[in-house]
Parts: sequence; C-alpha cells; structure tokens
Amino acid sequence: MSRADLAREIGLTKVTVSAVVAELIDEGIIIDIGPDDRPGVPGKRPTLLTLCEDHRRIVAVDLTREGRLSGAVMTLTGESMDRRRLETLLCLGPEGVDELTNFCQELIAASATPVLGVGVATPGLVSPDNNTVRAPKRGWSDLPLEGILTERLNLPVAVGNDANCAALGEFAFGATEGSYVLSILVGDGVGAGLVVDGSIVPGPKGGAGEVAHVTATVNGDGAPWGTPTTCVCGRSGCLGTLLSEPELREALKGLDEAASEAWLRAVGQRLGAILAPIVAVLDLSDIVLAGPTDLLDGPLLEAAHDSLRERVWPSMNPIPRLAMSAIEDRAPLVGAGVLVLSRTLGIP
Amino acid sequence: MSRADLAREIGLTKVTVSAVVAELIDEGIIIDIGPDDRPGVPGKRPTLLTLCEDHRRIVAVDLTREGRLSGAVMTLTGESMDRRRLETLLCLGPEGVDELTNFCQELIAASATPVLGVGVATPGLVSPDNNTVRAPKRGWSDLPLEGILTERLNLPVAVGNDANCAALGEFAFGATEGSYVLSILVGDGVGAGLVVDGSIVPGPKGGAGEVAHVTATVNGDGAPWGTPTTCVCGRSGCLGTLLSEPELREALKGLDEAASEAWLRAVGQRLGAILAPIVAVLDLSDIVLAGPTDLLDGPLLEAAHDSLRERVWPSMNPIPRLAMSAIEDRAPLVGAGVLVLSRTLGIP
DNA sequence: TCTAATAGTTAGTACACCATACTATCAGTC
DNA sequence: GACTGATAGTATGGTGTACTAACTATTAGA
Repeated sequence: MSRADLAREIGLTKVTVSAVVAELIDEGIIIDIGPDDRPGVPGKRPTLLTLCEDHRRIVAVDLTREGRLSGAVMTLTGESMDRRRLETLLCLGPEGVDELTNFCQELIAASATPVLGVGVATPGLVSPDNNTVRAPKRGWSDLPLEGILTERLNLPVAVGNDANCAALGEFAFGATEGSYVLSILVGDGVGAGLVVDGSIVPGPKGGAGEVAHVTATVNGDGAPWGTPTTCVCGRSGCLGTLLSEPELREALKGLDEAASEAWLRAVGQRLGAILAPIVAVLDLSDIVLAGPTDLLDGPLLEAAHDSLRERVWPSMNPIPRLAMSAIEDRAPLVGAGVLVLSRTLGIP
Repeated sequence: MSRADLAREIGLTKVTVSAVVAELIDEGIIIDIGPDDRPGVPGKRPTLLTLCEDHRRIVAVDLTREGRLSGAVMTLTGESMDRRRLETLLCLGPEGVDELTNFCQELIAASATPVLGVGVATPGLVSPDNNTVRAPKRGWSDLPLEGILTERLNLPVAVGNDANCAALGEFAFGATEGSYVLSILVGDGVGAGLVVDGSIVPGPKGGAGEVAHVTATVNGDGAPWGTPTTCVCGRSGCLGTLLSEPELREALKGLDEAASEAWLRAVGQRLGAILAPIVAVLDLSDIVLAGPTDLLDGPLLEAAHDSLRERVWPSMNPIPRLAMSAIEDRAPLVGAGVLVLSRTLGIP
C-alpha cells in the first residue's frame, strides 16, 4: 500500500498519514519498498510501503484443552513461527498460573525479535470490567490473570475467553465473509464466541457464549437417544450433553454406520434449532464450527445447515455461511494474538 | 451534578470539564444553580450544575403502526412535551415521504425552542452503511429517507428501525437494569431490537431483530393450536403467526377463559424457547416486551419466563429480567429521540 | 488552631489532526 | 511536443482537545 492508499482507507489526510508513516519507518515497523512502477492511472507513481513482520512478534497461549498448554510465537499477520505444546496435569489453581508463566517465558525467549505482547485464551468467564478470570474447572475464581502475567512477564498481556478468542481468530484469519461471526467451539464441552465488527461481544459480565446448558431437546422429539443424559447441572437435554467430543464419542461407541449418522444428524438438527433464533436476532453473516472434524464435518454439519434453513426465513438477508473452521484448532490461539493486536495497537 | 462529579464520571480532568462546562453555560445548555450546601465530606462545597432542558428540543416520529403517524416534541431528557397523531391511509411510497415531511414540519413548528434534530423510527430494514430504508409494506425500497428529510427539514435527521429504536428507548428511559437489552415489539407483527452498551446492534445489513419468521413450533408439540397457520412466507410455525396483535386476537376469539389462558401460555412458552439460545449467547441483562398489555402481560409473560428459566442454566449469570415495557408504546418514539442524541451529541 | 480533604481556577504544554499551498510525476490530447 | 488534468507526496502553519502543575477557597474533624 502507498501513503495515499492508506489515507483513503483510514480517512485521515495525506499529511497526517505521511507524518505517522515517517515515524513508523524510523521505528522500523514500516519499510519503504520504493515506487510502484506498474503503469496505470496518470500521476506520480506511488511509493509502496510494507509492514515489517519481523519487527515485533506476538506470543499466544491457548488453555482450552484440559491438561495441555498450547502456545505459539506469531508474526503480526497471524503466521505461527514456532508452535509448542506442554502436556501437564498440574495446570490448576495457583500452580497453574506459575506453569503458565514459565510457558510464556519460554515462548518469549524463543522469539527472534522483541515481543509486542502476550495473548491468553482461557476457558471460563473473563470479566469485561476488571479482566479477572472465573474458571471453576481450573480452580480459578476471580483470578486477576492479566495483572499477574503483566507484572511477571513485564509485557502487555491480554486475556480472553477461549471461545471468544476463537471467534476473533476466525474473523481475522479464517474464511469468514461478513462482520458478524459466531464461533462454536467443540472440545471437552461446547462454547460459543461472538464477534461483531472485529470486536468481541463479551456480555455484561463476560458470560456471553455460555451455551453448554441451553436445552437442545424437546420432550418426545423423536431423536435416536431415548431418555436424554442428565447433565452436571442436574437437568437434562442440555446442548453440552449432546455436543462435545467425549459425549459424542461415547454415544457413537458400538453403533453401526447408519445409526452413527442418524445420531450425528439428530445432534446437528438440534444445533440448527438453537442457532436459528440467534441468526434471526443478530443477522449473523458467518457461523464457524471448530472441533474434531471426523465428528462434526459431515452429517452433523449438514443437518445443522438444513435445520437452520428450515427455521429461518431468508427473506431480507441470506442464511449465514455455516462451515467448519478453516484454521481448525488454531482459532483460539490466533484469536488470542489478535486480542493483543487490538489492545496494544488499537486494531480495530 | 458538580464539575468534580462530572470529571470523575467521564474520566476527564477537572480542568477540561471546567472549560467545557463554561462553554456550555455560555451557550445556555447548562445552568449553574449555586453551591450544594448540604454538609457531608470535608472540603469546599461543590457548585451544582443542571441541564437546561428548554435549550433544545427533539422531534421524534414513530411509523410502527400502519396507517398512523405518531410523533412528539421531547426534551433532552426524554419527556414528551407535545404528542401528536395523524391517522392516514396515504403513508405509502413517495406520498408517504411527503406526508412524513409535513408531519415533521408541524412538530418542529410546535416546538417552543430550537430543535436539535429529528428522529424517525420506521419498520423495515435500515441499512447501517448508507441509511437507506427497505420497507416493502410501505412501498419503500432503498429509500434514502435520512438524506431526503435532512435536506427538506434543514436539520439533522436520524432514521432507525422501529424495534431497534424501542430497545434504545427502553435502555435509556425504561426500567432496564443492565447494558444488554433485547426488546420485543408486538404490534401488526413481531420485531426485536438489540442494544449493547447503549448502542444499537443493527446487523451487517440492518437485518438484526427480524424474528417474525423464526420457527417457534415443533412437530406435534402438544400446543392448543392443531395445524399451525400458514405464514405469508409459505411456511408454518413462524413466530409471527403466533405472536402478533391481530393473530392473537383472532385466535382468542370465542375461546373461554381457560382456553384463552392455555393458548397464551403456549405462545409464551414458545417465545421463551426462542429466547433461550439468545440469552445464552449474549448473556442478556434485560428482555422487554412491548405491545398490548391485555394480551402479553399475564399468562404469556409468565410462561415465557418459566420456559426461559427451564431452558437456560443460571450457573454463571442470572436469568435476565423479563418484563413488560415501563414506557409502553412510547418506546420506539423515545428511542428515535435517543438516536438523535447519540448522533448529534455523541451519546454514548 | 491545625490538618487533611475537596472544589474549582490559572497558566503553560503536548499531541493529533487539519487546511492550504507547493513540487514532482505521469497519461492523454490537441 | 507542449499543454491539461490527475495523482503522490512534502512543507508550513493553525486548531481543538486534552493534559500537568501549581494555586486559591472552603470545609470537617482532631
């Protein structure tokens, strides 16, 4: 891009853009790669600029899976340069924070260039007010993770809910088409994340996207499951008792192909029914499913799509794109990186 | 409020606030009402300030009901000073725009003090890009209403979807408790509007809140209606075929009290089932129902509440407040006024 | 009476952005 | 081949918004 392009894009004047660009060139963040010689419109040839990807790196960590720390050193454009994994059973309570700190420090040390900041995608509730984390499964209640890590690492730290980060990752580097993106993350449980115009919608207390305990069944609705499983919440029919990796694998155990497909279709159909009101209220442009491809990508996804099309009328606006994640299990990780970008550089 | 209070509230320094306040006092928008003599904390007594409500008025018009123009001259704090109504059958196509213009001019002329701007709540889709209106029922397709009115009235004009305006009105002047407000407007049809942190969530193309054609029934779900009515969209079971003033009145015709109540409960139950996924994804703090009180406030509302409580687990966050509108049919009107405030004064 | 807290002012400064005017360069046309 | 009009980028000065620092005035309570 040239300075003039930037000015048009951002809406600032050429003068202002030139001044800012000069500053960024001084700092080494932007590089002047000379005039664009391709003939086209009349006028002086623009001088092209490019982002120096090696100027700063981002460290991102994903805590989605229980017993695993997943991390990466990324460029400013979301490319993972160095991915690491740590299988551990200790990541609970205060010890978990220590372990996380060490893991971050390792990644920071592994970065070839200075680190812009550290992004963390964690399960549980992240309060939008004070950024404390409430994750019962991790033994964290109102843990000021951002503050602790900022102090220990001496770097800007951004903490976000994993499903929200996933949505952000899909929006920024996935195959999404629009600006209203819902991401459904299927792992040990189910979580959803919503991104509108590039910003996470956290909910008033950080509880948005907690869809595991929405009732997905209707009494006697003719699904292959007989009596629905009782959920940890004490009720039955929760989405989480149907749609999660362990639950699905358990349910499909011993079923033949036809029965498996019927089961998956039934789950997909219920997912679609839950998505329908959300699609209508938000006019979503994209819904992205992330999780085990062998389970989700097939009858389940198709049934969800069919169910959605049956239950929402595309009169004013088309049905959203509903597809598997193009960046798969990297979504929360990449999204945590984007969170750092938006916090430190104000993007967007 | 005093200058110091304002500074704390807004986050600017006392100096800056003092400067701005001085300017606003000069312009007559703020009035200095002398020192606060109530003893309390130590220190110099604050000098209290108040908004001069008579400095500017807002003109708001609501086009929700077919065949009716509903308008008001309002103070900056949302109080209606002069409400007017015009029953007309002409409000279609370009003639409708002429009529609307005249109605606005009447209201502007009726205002005792200068008018800050004009807000219009209209059914149909209002594009968030260029603010054109698409309302098939009004014979408007991609009508640049905001531009036309701005030019004709020579005043700032803000046009918004009626349900969205209603949600904004509820948030600003209703009895809502939190910052994530969903408003359900029941009139000739059903519409929903969503406000997050004081801003309307319009959807990527202005289509958010179009819930009339979400399927609300499930095959053989044991409701009092036998075969569900066929909707104008050609399908059956749409929320709009159950929940709208004409449909409800038609359905209750000839039913005894018990049967009426059963019907209303069944509709409320379906409404709750539709709301559940939305509540979970957004962690809504308030849901407000606006429309005919005799139909909505009673078994329908109760059933919706019960159904919602059954289908969402309040583990992390409480179930949202679900109640009838405290400002009733004024919500879209007041919301249109708030839209003017946020556009012209940048609130919030 | 003294101290600590609070409200509000004055003076000077930093920053981001803008408008205007300028130079340099190109495509196309008479 | 000079002229016109469009485009890219720079130089200069101005404006609006906000800040910090230091000050005065006032009050409750030890």
